[in-house]
Amino acid sequence: MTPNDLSIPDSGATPASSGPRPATERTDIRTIARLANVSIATVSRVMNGVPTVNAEMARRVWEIVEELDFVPNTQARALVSGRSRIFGLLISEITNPFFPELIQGFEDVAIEHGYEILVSSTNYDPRRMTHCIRRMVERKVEGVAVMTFGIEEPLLDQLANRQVPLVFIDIGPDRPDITLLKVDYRRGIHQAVEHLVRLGHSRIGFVSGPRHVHSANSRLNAFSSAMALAGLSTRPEWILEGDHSLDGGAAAMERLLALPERPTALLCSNDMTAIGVMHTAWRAGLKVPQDLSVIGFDDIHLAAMMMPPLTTVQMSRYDLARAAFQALRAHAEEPERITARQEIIIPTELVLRESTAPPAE
Amino acid sequence: MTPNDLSIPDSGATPASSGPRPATERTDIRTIARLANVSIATVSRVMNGVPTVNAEMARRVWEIVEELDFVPNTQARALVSGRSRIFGLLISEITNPFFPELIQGFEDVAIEHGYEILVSSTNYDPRRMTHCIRRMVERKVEGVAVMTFGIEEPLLDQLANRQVPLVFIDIGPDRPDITLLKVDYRRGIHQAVEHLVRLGHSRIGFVSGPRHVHSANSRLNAFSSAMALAGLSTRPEWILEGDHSLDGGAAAMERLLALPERPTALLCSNDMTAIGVMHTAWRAGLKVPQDLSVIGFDDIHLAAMMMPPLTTVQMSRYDLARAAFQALRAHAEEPERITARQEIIIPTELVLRESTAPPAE
DNA sequence: CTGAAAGCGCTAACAA
DNA sequence: TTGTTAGCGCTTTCAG
Repeated sequence: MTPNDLSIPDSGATPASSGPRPATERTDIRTIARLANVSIATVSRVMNGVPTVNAEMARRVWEIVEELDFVPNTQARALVSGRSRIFGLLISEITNPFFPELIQGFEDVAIEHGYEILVSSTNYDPRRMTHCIRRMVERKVEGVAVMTFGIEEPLLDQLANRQVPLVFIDIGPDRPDITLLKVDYRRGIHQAVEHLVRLGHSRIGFVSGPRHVHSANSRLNAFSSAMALAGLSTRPEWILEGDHSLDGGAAAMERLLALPERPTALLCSNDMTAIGVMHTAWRAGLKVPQDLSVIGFDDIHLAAMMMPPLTTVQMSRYDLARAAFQALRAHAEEPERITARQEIIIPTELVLRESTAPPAE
Repeated sequence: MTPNDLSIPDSGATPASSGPRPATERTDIRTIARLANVSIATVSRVMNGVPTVNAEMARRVWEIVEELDFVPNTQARALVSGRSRIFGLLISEITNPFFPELIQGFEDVAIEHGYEILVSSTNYDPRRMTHCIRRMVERKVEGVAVMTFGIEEPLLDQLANRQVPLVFIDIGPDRPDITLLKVDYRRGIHQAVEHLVRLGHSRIGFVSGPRHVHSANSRLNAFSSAMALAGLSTRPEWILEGDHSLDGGAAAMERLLALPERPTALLCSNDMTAIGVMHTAWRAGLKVPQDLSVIGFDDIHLAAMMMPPLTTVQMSRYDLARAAFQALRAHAEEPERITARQEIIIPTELVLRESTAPPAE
């Protein structure tokens, strides 16, 4: 019974053990407890860094843990504690480079704080969305960042009804347990239009994202208002619907080429669209920026590597991810402090590169 | 006690229920059982589709489940069944477009078969790798697809020691519970070199991936052998080390520009590298393909949208993902059938676009 | 075919 | 400060 009685630690209780060291067998907290001669509660305390544990005991526990390379079972932990330490991240489609950069940021902060993330892409498919939400509920996520550009409202009720804290981008329901990340589209897009105007452009077009998607409309609205502010009129046939993808941008440019009169400059709802546009322009023998100025949105890493490098409106994925995570964490860890819907402004800023120039004539 | 005695289902046992319908309260399998007048075992059976359940009972259970919008707790399920139904997917970095396309494929198949996936990017950082592996072990993944280009062997032992089935790309240890996805680099790269030779090139360079990375070397080796086969010699100074990123490609081209003599064509270890190369070439006023032919590897979606569209060696992410998943599933679901290490060949194929042309002079 | 009961591995009271 | 004990929500024997 003395603590130094290490010679025969497994006397009595051990059921006819066959080999010398169980090693890769089922190693649980109980095994550790037995080998370290402490109770399972102590093992649990040690592993969770509870400070009130005798140092010598802790040392002994850690020793065994290392030796057996013991890793606690997260599922059991989550089950009993009621805390999964998982946040969901709902995105539109992982193949749009904007999202990986966002995921990366979100994951970095999450790891830093000991959280896990569960990423789900909706692919704009309602069935898939349902599935995503369900997975999140099943795994008992403690919060979800809805970074998708557009989602069916009723689905989110599934989460909201279960008291899951939510973070939205741009717009979202007015409830106390949600946080809104308001991207200041206006600022960046105003700068973009202004830059174009200063270069001498007045015939400016816009390639939007999918129309039924909120965030796409926010960008389009910001464009319209910027144009109005500059005293310029927008031509309906120069407002094209894209879908935030390369192909969408390419297709939009195709339609533009078919028009009798074309704009001299084009703002795009995101960088992928802009790249698609530039590609089709190149195909048609149009030089960017001499024959057509192009401005993107997002400033994905690739933008700077285009030929020519793309002038674009920067929106920091890192800031966005960080803000989303912090908001969720606040909700998960001190819900009592949050009583009303929060809003966080995410700035945007034009970054000048080489895809813009004065108009031709 | 009769089954039709539905009038007073909660007589006796119910502890002074306060409201009319609990709804968003803690809804578990027990609640459903009580409301449907069956045992929890039956609820479990119904939800798991066990066929030997009385149809009427099943109907009643489903009704309540729908009404309360009940979702079972995955953690509890996994804990007791010992099966997490999660596969890990270990990748290098999510910001390289190759990986999102791979993730997408893997996720699609996984969803189709009712599996969950846990994606982790190592970012080439050893500490991060350790963390990734640990997360996988903690969550009790049933298999891991190691799609990263290079990883510390000892880390994988962590998984292997715990009997976690593994799928590797290119090379991996010779154990019965692993599957190797052998990419046939030779074929595609031979085709690429041959294509270049036919165009009249003999001065061909190569931009590799990070040297310490296996898969990068496989590609380089395939290049060397293809050159030898074509009767061409490789010049050491034309073999440049990149890092599979845009910046790595750009930097490599920078170094090439500083050389007194330059190759007339360049093969790149992946498409991102090729884009970086094209960018720097463009910067330097070199025209692709007139002044320099460039060939990539992977055939990411973006490749076709470059200016000019990139000739590249296609390797199907979809096939790769699908093969990886199927291999893992086979190991997880019928381990007895697999007795030896498996190998699966993934084909590659040159796809001709517009970044190659006969050499200038 | 159905239900009762025994845990899965862990944490969190509560006692000692 | 440490150990004992009661579950977390579910699956799965094992009787009936």
